Amino acid sequence: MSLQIIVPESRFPTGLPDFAADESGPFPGISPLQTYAKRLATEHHTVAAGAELGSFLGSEKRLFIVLDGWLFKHTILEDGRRQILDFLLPGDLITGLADTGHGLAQSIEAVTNASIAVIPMSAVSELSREVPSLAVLLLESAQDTLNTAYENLVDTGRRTSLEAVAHLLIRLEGRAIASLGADEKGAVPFPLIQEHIGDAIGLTAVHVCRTLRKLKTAGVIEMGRGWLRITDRQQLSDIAGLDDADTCGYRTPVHRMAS
Amino acid sequence: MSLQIIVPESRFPTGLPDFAADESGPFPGISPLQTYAKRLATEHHTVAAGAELGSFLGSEKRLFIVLDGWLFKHTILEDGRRQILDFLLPGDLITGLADTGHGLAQSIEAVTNASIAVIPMSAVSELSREVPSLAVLLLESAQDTLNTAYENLVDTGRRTSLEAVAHLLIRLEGRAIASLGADEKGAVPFPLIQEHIGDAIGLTAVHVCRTLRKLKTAGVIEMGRGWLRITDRQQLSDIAGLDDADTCGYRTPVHRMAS
DNA sequence: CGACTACTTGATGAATTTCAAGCCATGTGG
DNA sequence: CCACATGGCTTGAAATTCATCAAGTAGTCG
Repeated sequence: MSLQIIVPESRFPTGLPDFAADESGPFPGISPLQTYAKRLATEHHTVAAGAELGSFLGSEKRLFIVLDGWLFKHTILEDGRRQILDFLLPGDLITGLADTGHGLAQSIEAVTNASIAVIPMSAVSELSREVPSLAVLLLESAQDTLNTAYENLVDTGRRTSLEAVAHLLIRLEGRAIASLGADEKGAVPFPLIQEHIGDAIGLTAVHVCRTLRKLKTAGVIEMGRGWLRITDRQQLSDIAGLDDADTCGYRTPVHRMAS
Repeated sequence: MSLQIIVPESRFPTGLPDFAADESGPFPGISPLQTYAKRLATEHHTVAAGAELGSFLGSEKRLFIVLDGWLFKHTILEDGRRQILDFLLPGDLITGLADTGHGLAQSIEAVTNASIAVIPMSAVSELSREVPSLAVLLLESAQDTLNTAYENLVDTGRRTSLEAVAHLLIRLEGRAIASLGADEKGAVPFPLIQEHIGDAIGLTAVHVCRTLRKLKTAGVIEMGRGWLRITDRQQLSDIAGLDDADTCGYRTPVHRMAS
């Protein structure tokens, strides 16, 4: 996860069922970066679904913000095995990908058509004089990203496939709600396919299929092309092994906490 | 991983079980934080092997530096399953553990007897006026920590047990050399037991045992109580699936890159 | 319509866990 | 110094989870 900087009045990413969060969603907390994003951005890029964000990520002196669409950070091994490291939703920041000196250790691919804004680091440090809390926001964003990675690690290493899938769905749904909102029936946009889920928690698409089936036939979730609805949140939490107290999956975005 | 703040001149640490950084080692690359560490530190703590660093981690306004000993960050599920998220060696920073509001989501335990220095965040931000690059160093430290988490995730999710163990050993050995040095025979301090390795990459101790045995009988590594020696680095890299170019496991510490 | 992609399901096999027992080094108290 | 307890390592056998292979379905798009 990354800092929820922007909460765009974005409609559902291209191509997928309507789903609009079109009503200019009421977004309570606007972060500094959001406020200045348009002013700071030097470039905007659009990326087609399935395309890689290669070339212009290289330079380390930039900061990227997802404006629209879903993407994911991943590593691919030589024989094609893929590990998804994080998903990126509108409002998320993309920072410092590791550069091993001979190419990036990780890369980013778009799930749906997506658009991202590029902010030069110079503009950020300039702005941070004006808005001192900016550095703190960036650090907290990095912290959120790290915590998400840790959650993924626990899912992948020490949870059963059922627990892991349930936990991942809870977390992604929370982020989708926060970023894009839900429709009147409680469904959220969810453009991931089973292979994405598997690659995020170390399972094959086939096994994800069987696991999702259990959740569906248990009446815990409903999924369709491009959307997800959690019909029995309590049971899903139980399956995921979360404490009751643990709303989890969705920490209040930084910009809301601050205000 | 965390920022390698200290890069002690390598001597093999004192009698393995009890690692003491006794001689005021000459440290080739001195980072700002290291330079000021003693001045800034308000408290020092010692932790017995096996003990948790619970109580004084809670407050978020502190920064911790490992002075001596090995520790690890981990999450424990209700039924006792444990996932190790990162190992901490001398010189590593401990920053921002996630606080879910009802206790920490992660905690830290000492593998060996250990000592850590506590630096109040106020001192850090004060110092960062004096040493402007400090904030950058902290961010880069956070980046290293994230990259380590990602490596662990790939190992756990998408590598076979043999690949994962090999890769983890390469990375840990690199950090051990950087932090503690190797002895004349090329052995590095390695206090982890098989259960630690398993909990880091999602295997049982039994399976780690079998996997290590393959590496040992292949003549690739040697291990004893408290030490590790990589006898065939090339083959180990091959097994781990690393590119030749990829020295991996040990990125040049931040403070050396800068200068 | 045909090609394509994602999903689905069954059958089989491999990787890993679990359970169980024994081993070996270390440390401790009598 | 021995007897004994302990913790970590080792090994085997059985059970389980998950991957792989294969085939078929359904929806989408040109």
